[in-house]
Amino acid sequence: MKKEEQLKLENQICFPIYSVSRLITRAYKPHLDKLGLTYPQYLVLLVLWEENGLSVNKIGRKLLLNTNTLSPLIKRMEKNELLTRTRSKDDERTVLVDLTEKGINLKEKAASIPQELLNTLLNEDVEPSDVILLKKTLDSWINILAEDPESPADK
Amino acid sequence: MKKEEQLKLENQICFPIYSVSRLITRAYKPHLDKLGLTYPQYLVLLVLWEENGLSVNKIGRKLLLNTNTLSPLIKRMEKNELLTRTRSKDDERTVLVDLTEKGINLKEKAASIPQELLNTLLNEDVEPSDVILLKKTLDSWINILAEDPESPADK
DNA sequence: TATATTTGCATCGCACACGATTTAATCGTG
DNA sequence: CACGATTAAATCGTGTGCGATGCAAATATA
Repeated sequence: MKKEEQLKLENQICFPIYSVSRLITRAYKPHLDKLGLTYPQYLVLLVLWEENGLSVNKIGRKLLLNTNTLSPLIKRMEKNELLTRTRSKDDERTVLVDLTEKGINLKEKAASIPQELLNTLLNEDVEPSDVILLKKTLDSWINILAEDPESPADK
Repeated sequence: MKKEEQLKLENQICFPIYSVSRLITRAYKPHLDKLGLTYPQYLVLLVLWEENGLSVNKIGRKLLLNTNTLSPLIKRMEKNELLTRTRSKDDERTVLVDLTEKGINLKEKAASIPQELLNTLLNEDVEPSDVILLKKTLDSWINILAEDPESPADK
């Protein structure tokens, strides 16, 4: 590609990823609003619905988010009575996060949300195979980009 | 897919997009720090390097960002002397954004940044065809998700 | 066992995103 | 021309993201 072309917006790979990410959050919003959730809060619930009682650290490792993002976010969720925060008896540094009845019950109401987005796409002639391939590609990029920057021999 | 499976984090398409978007921003950061730019500011420059003197509105339409995000962002860039803001004489409501010498000159220094990310991926055996396909898919999703929600006959 | 290091979480400051609202300029219609 | 509707920016409030820093508990090491 010519040097002049490289900086055109339409030739950037970063921009469509950034935009689609925001557009998906936007598409989810009306559904999440009904449940009183934000998108990152919904992600925390996804994690806890799979395995309840995780530490802040473990939630962060699954979502690739640090505690400086998660701590206040989880506190807001506690205020909304979606979960409880308890210091672990084994290790006083660790905060264990447990869903409340209310948090558990949201699962049923949230179940249809991912399908809604998928339907929007499929209705516009997006091929299911495209979705699968996209996810596969992105997952491999996560593995590359989320690598612990300490581990490789960085000169 | 079984209902139980649908809400597993690993089966979400939204999560990898959200994560990769953040990881790319993170990967760009050290390069952009050298230029004193944030990632959204870099996007504004990409637009203006292609066509200088656009209105806030037009920049927003290209980046899919509203003025409530762009106005303060552009003001910060003005403070950093990357651009100037002038009310249009034709239409006093419109603010025209023009790059300064400093803003124009950053283009050369920024030219290598997208290639850096690409190289990181290619070094990890990502196929160039995957990148192209990914972009193509995401672009089509943008067209679907960014549609003006007023235009369709929404009952 | 005393001390240095590491770890888990929290706090602070800054910069987005974005819904909702405000203000001022322009446009459309009669 | 009058005046309501529309449009372009800006402002406000809330909620992320994240680098930097702080702090206390746990662990490693002398």
